[in-house]
Amino acid sequence: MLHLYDTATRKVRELELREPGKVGIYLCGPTVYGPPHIGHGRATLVYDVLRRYLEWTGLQVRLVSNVTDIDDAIINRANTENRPWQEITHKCESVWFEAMGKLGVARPSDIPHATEYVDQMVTMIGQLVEIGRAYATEDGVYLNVATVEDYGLLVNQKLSDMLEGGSDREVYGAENKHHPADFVLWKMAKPGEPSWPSKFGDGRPGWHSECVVMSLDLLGEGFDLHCGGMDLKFPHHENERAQAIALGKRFANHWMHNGFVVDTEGEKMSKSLGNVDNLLDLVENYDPRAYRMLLLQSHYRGPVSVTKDNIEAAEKVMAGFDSFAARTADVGDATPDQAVLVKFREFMDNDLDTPGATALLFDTVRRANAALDAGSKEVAALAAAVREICTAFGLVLVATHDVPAEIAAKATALDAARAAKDFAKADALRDELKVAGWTVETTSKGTVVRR
RNA sequence: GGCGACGUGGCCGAGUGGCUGAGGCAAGGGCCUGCAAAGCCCUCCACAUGGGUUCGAUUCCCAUCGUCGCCUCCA
Repeated sequence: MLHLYDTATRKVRELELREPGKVGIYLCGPTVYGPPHIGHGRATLVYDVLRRYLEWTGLQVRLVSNVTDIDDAIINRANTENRPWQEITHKCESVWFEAMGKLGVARPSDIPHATEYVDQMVTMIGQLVEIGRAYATEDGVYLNVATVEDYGLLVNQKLSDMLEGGSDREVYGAENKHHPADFVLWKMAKPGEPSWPSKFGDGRPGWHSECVVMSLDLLGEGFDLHCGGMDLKFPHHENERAQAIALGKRFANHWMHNGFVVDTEGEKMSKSLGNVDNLLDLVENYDPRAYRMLLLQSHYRGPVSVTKDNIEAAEKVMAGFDSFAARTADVGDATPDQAVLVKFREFMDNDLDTPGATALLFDTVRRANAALDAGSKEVAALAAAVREICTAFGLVLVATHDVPAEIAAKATALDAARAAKDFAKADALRDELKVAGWTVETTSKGTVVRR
């Protein structure tokens, strides 16, 4: 069974399932106010791999990932651009899923929207007020964090220490709060802002309330795993948890956080990648699978730098895999090599050791290629194991490309020239294909061209 | 001020108290090929600095230098 680092206990421990055979996962999704960036891509890819792996092991996975479609950033942009805020959220959401689709990220099982849960949030906030864990001021309703015993669990910080430093970010409602760490559950609407009615006054929910309500509604108390980027540990996850605890509810059983995309040179990612300044550009300009590959080769908790060189190296890896898929396309089905799969699971179950697992994958590909060259029957089982691992990773190998008629014709002509030992002509044809961007491979069955 | 990461061979990136210096990309050599490509084989012997613990440390401890993240709505 999968062992994962748990942020709350700061230990790698088994992911204990509330219900055998089923996993409920909540992933904090995007706030839809702008294009997704490379870091968003990392988060979704990490959890996509997690999900696919769990499914591959036979578990039934329910992955809930929300869309935050009401937020200050959205309102600000709407005001700046003088557009309806819904226009922004709809557009950004479609762009988001378009980008995720290109990355091969499977759609979540459920995609709750914050705006669909306002009533439930109002109810929950009302309960918190009733039991004295939250209070209203003129600008909003706040959670009284002092009443939450182990507040700071996820960040591993004492309340007093957190307050001492502090960042220079703006704090909503700072003047009226009882305690500096109290956070806003409901923001009273200012004139012209989108708002929903509530007994506290018209307003909108704070960010942290939506995820508690949605996760508990869809997954229920004590759900298995809550995940997101490192930066969500605090305040977001800490504050989600605080609300659940304040209500006396069991929240997530296990917490998982992925590392950041960093830039080694201290430059913005966009600069080091040249023509890439967001995820859409990345998937447009490079093989989207390369990003997944790059991430698989590093551990999900560590930082990873995404640079032109990195991505291009990963593209070459994928090209090699495609080539492998092509040359093993007709080896036939076989029972996957069990020794390989056992090792694969060992790597993955050890806190998602995808670097080790990819090393195993490369080794298996190499062995299969060698077996193929040697004419060994072993190739089928190894190739099947490779396919299994790729399934668990969400890597799609391309064995055949759509070849335009004129390119296919040239390949045929190339074979004819070679058969006639007209090598000058064959070389010329091959050069033409190369210039057109095709990789030309000579196989036992003739010339194969691929992108 | 607090919490926490990290500094590994040309590049990216794992990992461990003493035979893994993983793996990928790049580079060089070889096999294969009409020549290539693809594939296979081989080579390139690192672990920020200074101490300490130890029979032995890249791996444990301490310090130093450097880089970075979070500390109220950023994956």
